[in-house]
Amino acid sequence: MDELRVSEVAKALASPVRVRILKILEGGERCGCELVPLLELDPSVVSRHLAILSRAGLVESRREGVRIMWRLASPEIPRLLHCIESLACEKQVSR
Amino acid sequence: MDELRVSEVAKALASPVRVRILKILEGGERCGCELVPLLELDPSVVSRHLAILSRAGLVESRREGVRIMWRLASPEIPRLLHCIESLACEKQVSR
DNA sequence: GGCCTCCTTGCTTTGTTGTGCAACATCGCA
DNA sequence: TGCGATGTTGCACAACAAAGCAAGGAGGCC
Repeated sequence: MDELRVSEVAKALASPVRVRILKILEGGERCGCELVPLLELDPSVVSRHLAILSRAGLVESRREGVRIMWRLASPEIPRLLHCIESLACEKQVSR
Repeated sequence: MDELRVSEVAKALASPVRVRILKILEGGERCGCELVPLLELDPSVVSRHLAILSRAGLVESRREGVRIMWRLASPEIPRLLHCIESLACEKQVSR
């Protein structure tokens, strides 16, 4: 019954942009306006990706004046990414 | 650069049906014709889901007569699923 | 060979996702 | 109060993904 919840977290990870955001946040808290130039995307797009990560429970935010600071929602996340990554490399597929 | 590979594995996990298939395969090898009634889906649909999991390197198959037997491609997969699952529950979101 | 079972592939339909632009809300500052 | 910086949301469009049906390939058995 919680295949659904698993798949929803996976959906949040199913975009290279969002994975990249998580990796950036591994390096510590960042505000949206720092992410925009790093990702080279429209602010609205970045905002939407962050909203998706947030709904999935992978990131959290706090306001600091005009800016909104984003951080990983759990210290487990780097481990999870690494876990997927090593699986992805181990099973590198020739398509 | 391997945000892409991570996101591709995540894409494979981004469907409840495919997560369910992986969980079934945790219990051991199964052939497609066993999965069809368990999943209550058209054989063609099951076949496609298996192909996606296979391309992502999450499952492997071998032919046994008419049947094709499917198994998890790595013993790490149950751990990965559990990892996502606990994160998903920990961060249960009220939407 | 003919036939059955199992599986895959092509096609179509339907729904979801990602993107950019424009408009708007929020906050801080002068 | 007005303005600039930062984020979010509505809309439109393109791209992609999931499903079922129909047709076809592959293996085993008579």
